[in-house]
Amino acid sequence: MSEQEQSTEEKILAAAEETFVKDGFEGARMQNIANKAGINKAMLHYYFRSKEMLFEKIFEMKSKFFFPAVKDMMKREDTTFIEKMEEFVEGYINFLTRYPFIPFFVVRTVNSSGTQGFIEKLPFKAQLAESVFISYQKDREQGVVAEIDPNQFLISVIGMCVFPFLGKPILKVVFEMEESNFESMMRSRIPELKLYIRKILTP
Amino acid sequence: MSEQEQSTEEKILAAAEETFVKDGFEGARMQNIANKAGINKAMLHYYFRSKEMLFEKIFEMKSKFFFPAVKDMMKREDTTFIEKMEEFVEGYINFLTRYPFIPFFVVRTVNSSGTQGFIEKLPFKAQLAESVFISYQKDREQGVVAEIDPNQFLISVIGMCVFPFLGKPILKVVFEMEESNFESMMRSRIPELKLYIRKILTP
DNA sequence: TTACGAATTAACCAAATGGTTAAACCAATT
DNA sequence: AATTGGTTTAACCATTTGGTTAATTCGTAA
Repeated sequence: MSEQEQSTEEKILAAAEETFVKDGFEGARMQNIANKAGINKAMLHYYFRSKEMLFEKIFEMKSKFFFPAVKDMMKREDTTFIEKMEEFVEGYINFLTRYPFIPFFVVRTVNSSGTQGFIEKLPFKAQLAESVFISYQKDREQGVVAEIDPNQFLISVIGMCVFPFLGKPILKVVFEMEESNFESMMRSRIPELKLYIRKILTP
Repeated sequence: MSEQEQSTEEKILAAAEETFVKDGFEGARMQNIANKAGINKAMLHYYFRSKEMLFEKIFEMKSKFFFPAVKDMMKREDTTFIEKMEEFVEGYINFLTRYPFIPFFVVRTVNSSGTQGFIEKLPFKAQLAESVFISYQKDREQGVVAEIDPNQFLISVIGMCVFPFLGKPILKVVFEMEESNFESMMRSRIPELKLYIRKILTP
């Protein structure tokens, strides 16, 4: 059985992830997590001292992926800035389609008043922005990319990718979509955003 | 005193708004709201039967403004689609700058598993999307606007405006910003987004 | 086999929370 | 002055929640 091959700690983490992602920190119930993991509630405190510490563990694991690791992509010499940003959009949307809960989980946590201090543990400080900036400057000097504000542009691209996942329940109502419609909409969103990027960045 | 001129109901609503917006439904405490309003906790249940009903009232008031009322703007005959979208960005960002908590409040509520049923009460069903679509089609027929997907474009523009407010705590860390820096960044974001819109939509 | 430490459980606890109730207050009406 | 009806309060209640504890099980090394 695949269930038995999981250690107790892994079972707890899996159950906690599911619960915290769905209900948030305040909404999550320790008993609920224990039930989902098929163990006694006391075990949660045995492996992780408190609800806070368990949550911290999950958040640390998940937040790593809110901003993807694009350092290597940005450093490549054989692609233009435009191509890099197109690649970024495709990779990011595909990733978020697989883990659609991460954006909301991260955004809720960093905005929540009850869970201060988590922001400091964000692992993407100065990773993404700087590599994008350098990559842009190189192309700009050669005049192969239009003059824009790279920081504003980066925020815009991320916003265009992430927002549909944050506003998904709203979009489903506004555009009268089922789950399958949303997925196909996100699929066709990739070439659409690539088009926008190319139009904005072409000199 | 301005405090005494407020009726008890107004005091409750003001305190509830502040608390719910900051802590969300599950995080908010009735006792906290009562203290903030300077009244007895039983009064909350006297004026609004339950926590759910009080929250519903606040959410209804706030969610109206998540998607701004742009119907009239979109129906104007003397502006092009490009100009309308530029005007939209300027108005929306200015609005969100004044009420920067609304996006997160709405997004958290519609995504929360504990507060189902509130989405149905969203007042913007088919208001925004349809008026934008019609406005685009008119210009498209005259060839004065590029061929894009108007729905995807609308989601993109909203995402570019809203995302900075949702990710504000993260952006402040990533770009090492203070509150004042964030504000000036949002100010300079308006012409930047207008530039993007013009580049995307110019045929 | 025994001993020992880690893993696991059932029962329990104190605090917090949303909600209720009965009594008191207060202004207007009779 | 007495009555009435809405408003306000203090005290109370049942339930839930995160967390603890003491006892038990289990694997393993001596």
